[in-house]
Amino acid sequence: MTERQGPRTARRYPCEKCPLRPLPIFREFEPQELAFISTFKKGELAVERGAAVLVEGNNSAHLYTVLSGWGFRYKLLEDGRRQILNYVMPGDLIGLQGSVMGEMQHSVEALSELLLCVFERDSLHGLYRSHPGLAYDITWLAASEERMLDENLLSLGRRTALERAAYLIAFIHARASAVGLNGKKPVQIPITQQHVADTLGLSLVHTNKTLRKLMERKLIHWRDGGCAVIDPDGLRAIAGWEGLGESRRPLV
Amino acid sequence: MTERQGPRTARRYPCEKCPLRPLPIFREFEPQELAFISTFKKGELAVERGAAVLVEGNNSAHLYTVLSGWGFRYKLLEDGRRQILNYVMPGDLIGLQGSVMGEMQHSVEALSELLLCVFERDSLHGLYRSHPGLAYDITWLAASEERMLDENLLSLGRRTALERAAYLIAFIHARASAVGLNGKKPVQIPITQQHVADTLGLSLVHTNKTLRKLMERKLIHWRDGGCAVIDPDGLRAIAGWEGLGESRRPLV
DNA sequence: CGCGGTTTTGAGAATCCTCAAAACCAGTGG
DNA sequence: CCACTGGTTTTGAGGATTCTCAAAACCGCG
Repeated sequence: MTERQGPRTARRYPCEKCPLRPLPIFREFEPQELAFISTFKKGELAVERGAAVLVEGNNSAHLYTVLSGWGFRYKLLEDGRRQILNYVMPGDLIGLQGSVMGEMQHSVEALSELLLCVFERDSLHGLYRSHPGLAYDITWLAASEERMLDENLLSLGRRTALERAAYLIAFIHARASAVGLNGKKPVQIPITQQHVADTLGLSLVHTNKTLRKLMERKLIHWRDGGCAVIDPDGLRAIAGWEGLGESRRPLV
Repeated sequence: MTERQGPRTARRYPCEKCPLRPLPIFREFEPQELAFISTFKKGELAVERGAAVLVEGNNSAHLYTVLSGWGFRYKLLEDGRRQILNYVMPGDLIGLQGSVMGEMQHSVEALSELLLCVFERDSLHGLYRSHPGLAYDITWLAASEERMLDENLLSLGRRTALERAAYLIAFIHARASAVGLNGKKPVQIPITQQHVADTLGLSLVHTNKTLRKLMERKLIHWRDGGCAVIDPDGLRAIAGWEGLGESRRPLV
């Protein structure tokens, strides 16, 4: 039950040269906010694929913003049943729950090599005191996570297996596209069918049969140990999902 | 699709005489914070049982803290399938998502007569500027809602029907007890089995059969159009749930 | 007494699960 | 180059869970 504290890499990305911030999805920052964030950031952390970033039960001294890579948040039942709660990708703030409320009540694992900006939990109060705009941004991010969970809950509770799978993949695809994870090529989502099963609340076998239907309808591909989306509109239609709004979001 | 704007009742509970704040579950406030909250509060709103407090798709100008009564948050699919996301009870802040991010993406309905403190969305920025401690509290509340949703998601995805039902009732019971909704008597939860079904993601029929098992084991009663908890420990044991932590929480 | 909302029961059907094994595939070491 | 390994995907089959449809029972209220 010990939190991973991998190599704190050199600071390859000073905030002024943040590769994420120029993306159109992120709201613009005051120079002065940027300067503060730069002092708020304590370093960078690289986490390799499969490793734990945060562990349930721990009292992490840090919170992180994802610079690059993929991960997921999950919870376990005592007998090992796993539920994936959400996926994390560039721009996401992770560990806020633990920072604000104390002990972590979920874990986070890397799906690919993950590069993180490291912040200190104790600095959070200072941020709230000196930069109300950033404090508001953090609340925005928390509310945004809440929205995603609401939609996920709707999915698990009331959508059929096929709708659920379509929703999940369309959702991940939309989020990934919004932060430019595609480059030019179609987004390749680095997950196994076991991950999908643990997200949808289905068994691995039934998940496979469900994904197979999506493949037969030429909505997705499964290849190179991951999922490639062919027809996002088709997926959304099956799920009855509107898609993400196109509002801009903060980046802390 | 119009948001309910019922009678704005006289201010029966000035913040200085808030019936909630003295409860041990809530953290103490600086007198100066209390004074601010008192100006932040714009009035009170009474909503009768069954009425809508907030409606998905609306752009509400207000957010609320529950003074007394019960309600629930939910989302609908186009064809009418309903998923209840969480229940709201005294001390809960509702409408934050909409206030921070824009349009509401879920609805809130009253389960009993509901008395609300009314705040204005536009005042929120001012609060963040002048009272970082309160801003932090609001983030705390958002993180807390996120936690509850995480646990709910785990339940829907990975618990059996019986475990899910036990978890739900134990969870509601724990929250209600924490804010003194019991008085001396056992808590009476004012929900129908249809609400339970829409929370657990089950059909009404199967929900009935599942609840029946909990009744046979003498863990709960169903009476007077609601659920009475007999054996909270027994419910927690079935669900494999630790219970709420006993940390204090903010009240805005 | 009649009404609408809620709870209960029964029964057959659809969905989803578990168990089990095969196929596939990338990486590793001989 | 090939055999071996572990992880992942695929397929089949029987069984458990959960669903829908339908109707009855119950209950507070006008």
